[in-house]
Order: sequence, then structure tokens, then C-alpha cells
Amino acid sequence: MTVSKAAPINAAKASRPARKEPAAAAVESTALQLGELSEHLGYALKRAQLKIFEDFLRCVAPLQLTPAQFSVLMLLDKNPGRNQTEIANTLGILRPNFVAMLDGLESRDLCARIRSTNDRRSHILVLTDKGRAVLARAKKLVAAKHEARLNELLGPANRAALLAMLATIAKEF
Amino acid sequence: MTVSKAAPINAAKASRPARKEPAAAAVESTALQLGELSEHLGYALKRAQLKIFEDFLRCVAPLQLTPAQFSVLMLLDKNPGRNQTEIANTLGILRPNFVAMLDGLESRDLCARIRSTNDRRSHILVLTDKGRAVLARAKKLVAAKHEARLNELLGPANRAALLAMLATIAKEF
DNA sequence: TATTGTTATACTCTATAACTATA
DNA sequence: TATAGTTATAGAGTATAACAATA
Repeated sequence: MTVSKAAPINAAKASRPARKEPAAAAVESTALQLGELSEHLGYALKRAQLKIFEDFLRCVAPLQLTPAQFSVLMLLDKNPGRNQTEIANTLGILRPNFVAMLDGLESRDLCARIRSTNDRRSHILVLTDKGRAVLARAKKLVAAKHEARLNELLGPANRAALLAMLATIAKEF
Repeated sequence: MTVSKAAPINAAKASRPARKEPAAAAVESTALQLGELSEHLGYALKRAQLKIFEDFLRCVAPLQLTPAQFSVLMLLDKNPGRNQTEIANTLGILRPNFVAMLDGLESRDLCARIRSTNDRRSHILVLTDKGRAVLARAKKLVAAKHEARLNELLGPANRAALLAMLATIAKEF
């Protein structure tokens, strides 16, 4: 799945054929049929997820935060005093992969590793003041641009229902 | 992949932790709080998508098909006579990346490239007999194991509503 | 011995430029 | 010149093994 800004998806909408063309040489580059594929939840889920992440990146572009980085900052804010393993596990990030991610956030002074006094093996993670400020701005951007647009597209009730079903799948499937 | 099994205990109250003075070495490895993160559609969407793909792979494991490969076979079946660019674009796969993918399917004799007589630059893609057979088996497995389980979890009406909303997001967001 | 953070590594996905052969 | 398929390549994301420091 690519869908970058460079690659316009062919036949995205095209619900009606342009009738201005005289049907001289029947050009048969009709839009392709998804067929049963459009009934498969996994396919729809993946395409929707790509769109959502794409829009998230656009909305929060001034702050240069990826969805994954945003989720880390959110979790640190809500769960002070936790170590790398706990944060990583909660987000489904493998500990080895979390190292480089934290390096990135720490080098930008958004969070800090603090050696625990209880267990000197572990690093307690804390948001810096700048981290808290950036997170606050990010939350505003996401709420005002991203989630608001979703609300507009689906309506509040549908959006809530969608969220609930996705959470159910993530938890119980 | 890791998909933590950490079930977030939804506190939803107690803004004040009434700590009960734990006697000795208080092991307070409480579950972490997702907080507002659980209200973000992107987060829920990504977690759900991982679960769905994971289950898809399990269900169709006997046939060794990934979701992406399945989507290609489905599209070839529904759209005979199309070339690589058309199939790849429809699925959001970049043409260069589609080459290796087709090599894999073709080497397993699931599909074939046929040089077009009209335009000798392009390759018409066709399912082989074996490709049709594998696709038929895959569709059965997915319907009987994967989608059925989803139906059981959400209920048919909810599943349909979920699918519709995801399609809306994919198309119009 | 077990665990935390870390390094190294590998494999998949995704993205872009450029080549070839056709048109 | 432009397009279809391809190659090469680079960057993310994800996965496992193993090591040093600490428990």
C-alpha cells in the first residue's frame, strides 16, 4: 500500500462516465472492479488506516510527530514513573526497537531517561517541559483538525461506534 | 509484532489514588493507563488492523497467502485482461514493488504475465488454473474462519456498519 | 539465574530515480 | 517524447539473538 502524495489513485471516484466524449473509438479503460474484496474487513481496515495516518501526519506536521511518537508522549504524560519496558509493551513496541525511538525523542528534548534508584537497571521515562508543551500543541492540532474532520465525515455517533468496534477487535479478536 | 496483551483496566474514576498504605515492599505494577489515547481513532485503527491481519494469516496459513497476495488474486480474478500498472495502482502498490510480488506469485504458478499483442510494452495478468483453485480455497477459509469470527464478535449489522465506515474513510477522507 | 537496556542484524514494506524496450 | 516493466537503492518498520550491568 503506497498512496503517497505523488501517486494519485486511479479511478478513485469516477462514479459516472464523462459523457462529453463522443463514443467514437470505445475507450475501454474502465475503472477496475474491487468485487468481493470490498467486503473484506481487512482490506477496508488497511486502506482506512493509511488514510488516517496520512492525515494525522499532515495535521501535526508543524510539530514533526509521527503517530507512534505521539502515542509515546501521550503514554508518558499519563503514566509517569514507568520504565522503557512498560511503555514499550503497552504500545506493542519491541524493547530493542524502542531504543532508537527514545533516542530520537530525547535528542529533541521531548523526554528524558532517568536511572531508577530502586532498580538501577531500569530507566524511568519522563516528559520534559518542552515535551509537555509539544504534546499539548499536538493534542490541540489533532483535535481541531484531525478528529474534527472525522467527526464531520461520520457524525459523532457513528464515530463513537466505529471507535468502540475497533477497540473491541483490538482487545478481543 | 508483539501485540501486548496488556488489558488496560479502565479506571474511569478515582482522580485521587487512595493508596492504602501497603505494608512492606509494595509491588505496584499496575496496568498502564492509555488515557485519551484510547479516544484516538488512528490508534484504535492501527491496533485493530494488526489483529485482523494476524488472524487472516493464521486462517489462510495452509495456503501461504498474505493479505496483499490475496488482494492481488482477487483483483486478477475479477478483472481479467489488465496489466501490471492497472492492478498495482488499484491496490495502492507502487509499480516497482509490484514486480517482486508478481515474481513470487508467478513462481508458484498462481498467475502469469502475458505480453500484450496490442502494446508489447505491457504485461496482461491472468490467473492460472492453480491460481483460481488456491483463490477459491482461500476465499472459503477466510469466509469460514476469519470473517465468520468477526461476525460473531460484532454481529452482522455492526460488522456491516464498520465496513461501511471504513470504506467511507478510505474513499473520502 | 533472571531482567533492563542495548547492540547487531535481518527481513519486510515502502518510496524514488533511472534504465530498457516499446510506443 | 511518453509509457510499461524493471532494476537498484534507500528508508522505515518489525523481528530475534546476545551481551553488559544489575538484580
